[in-house]
Amino acid sequence: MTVAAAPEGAVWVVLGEDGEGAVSTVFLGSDGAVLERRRMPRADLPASIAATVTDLRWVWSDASHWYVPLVAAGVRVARCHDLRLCHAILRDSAAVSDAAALRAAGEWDAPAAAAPDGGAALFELEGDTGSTAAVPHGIEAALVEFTRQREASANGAGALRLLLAAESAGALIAVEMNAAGVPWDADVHDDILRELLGDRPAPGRLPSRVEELAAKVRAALGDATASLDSQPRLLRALHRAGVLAASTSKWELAEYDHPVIEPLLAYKKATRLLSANGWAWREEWAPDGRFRPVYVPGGVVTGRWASSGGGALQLPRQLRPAVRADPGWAFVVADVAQLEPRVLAAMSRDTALAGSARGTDLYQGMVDRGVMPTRQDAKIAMLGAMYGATTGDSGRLVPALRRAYPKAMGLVDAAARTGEEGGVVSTWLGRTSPPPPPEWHALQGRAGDQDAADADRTRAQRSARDRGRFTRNFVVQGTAAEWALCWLADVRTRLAALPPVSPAQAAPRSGILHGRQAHLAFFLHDEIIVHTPLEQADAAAAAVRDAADAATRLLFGEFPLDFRLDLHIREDAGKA
DNA sequence: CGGAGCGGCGCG
DNA sequence: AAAGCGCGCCGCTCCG
Repeated sequence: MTVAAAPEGAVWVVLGEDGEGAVSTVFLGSDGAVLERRRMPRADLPASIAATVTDLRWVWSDASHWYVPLVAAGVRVARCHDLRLCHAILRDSAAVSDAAALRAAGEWDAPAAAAPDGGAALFELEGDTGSTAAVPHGIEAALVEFTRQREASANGAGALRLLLAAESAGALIAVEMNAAGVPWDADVHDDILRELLGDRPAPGRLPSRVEELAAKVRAALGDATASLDSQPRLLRALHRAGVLAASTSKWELAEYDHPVIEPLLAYKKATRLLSANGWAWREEWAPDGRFRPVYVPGGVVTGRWASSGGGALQLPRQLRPAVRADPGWAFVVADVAQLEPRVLAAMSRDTALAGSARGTDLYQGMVDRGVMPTRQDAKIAMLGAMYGATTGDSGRLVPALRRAYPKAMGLVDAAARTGEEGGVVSTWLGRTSPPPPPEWHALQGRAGDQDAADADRTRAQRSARDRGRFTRNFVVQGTAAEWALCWLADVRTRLAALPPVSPAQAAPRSGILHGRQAHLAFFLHDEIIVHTPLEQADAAAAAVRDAADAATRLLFGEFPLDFRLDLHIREDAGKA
């Protein structure tokens, strides 16, 4: 197939379905004017995209719909504008002066599409097999929505456009990481399971060590038939044995001194591992030496990613050693030290807090400056300040923080006040919290009546405080997510610029797109894992560090603060 | 029988 | 010691 170059001056190229088995690409200039329109059979799309100039930004309805089959076909795009994700941001953003047209376009409010099924079905079959996304995929709908979004974001701050770009880059990365997968060593996983659970049992049976623990628990309870998996029945059995706990949670049970406690806690830990990340989990989620979680960019209100299936965001640290690089490959494992407090320092321009953080562990910096007696106190206090703690150790420590860092604390306190009053708050780049539902306002209204019942007043107050803690945390968690997205996007770009290694050094299970090059393999809020050929490990590590600095400058300019990374080049992802 | 609700626990 | 934010998933119980 011959492919014409992109037209002169093209900046955007909108992609959409255009009739039976066909797609169209519409090239737009920077002013949004249509420069050229091309229609082609759907099957020609991967080759066409692979041949098109790389600095264009692809505009499409939904990355799960368009990009999954492209990646499966070995095609990467450098940049995109994901209409579904950007719609969700623009619709609610306080930085958009008139979102009426966007709010009226409810067909773009669909949630994330179904899990990518990994197949290339889109280009082989008619119809939309794997996806339940309700957003429109047609070319005309895309053009109309893109125009709406350009108009909505045209007059706003550059920050908002940066957010749209970062969110869209995340959509690409989520698809690519699912395709590449996390290298997963079944033998190491088995060793861990056998150590903690015993040998793998026959179907329907419990592993030997779990059976032994259950027997010990029943013996200690003096009840040979006690049910251990039903909270109400277990609680009654505990009461009969003299353990008068109010719940069966482990931190409450740990309070009691009774022979049943130790085996019971071990039993709970073992059955948790078995059901969450046991042999059945591996057969479903890492059957071929790769763990392929489904990431859901923008899946959390704050802008954090969520995940769907496989529990990607809950992988227990216990199992980290099973994350093992391929032979001849290594990991760059990096996490940001105290991401959220640093973000708070930067966005509040609190030079005192930034000073405590610069060049050091932030919590230790607080101790060194006499703000907190111990590192642990500093951590508890800072988390309490960002989460809205009012009681306990954390609540007691917060006032000292207010004295030492009035600007930083002023920012989160103001966000909390806004939330308590029913208002919305925004992140640094302009993602805005969802407003409280109508019932919330109704409750507050009732409580304000002259003859309101005490119970209503109490409920309304509690509900207002809940709202305040949510908005307090939203600004920090959401801005941290923005920093992380910018970091991630820049890491991706830098890694893509590394030369491919020889076919003999390839990691075939990482896919055609990633198997010969350092690539992102995992992302979890403030941590990334890059899977890299050994010979590129130093370059990949430099990319990760440089991208962190670039993200900091991109968001916060020359504000004097560094975002420190704990970074290691290793063969597994276990604790350093 | 399936789905909602919930306790519990894993992650940041 | 287990409150104060955001999640997903498991097993059990309850309900229609």
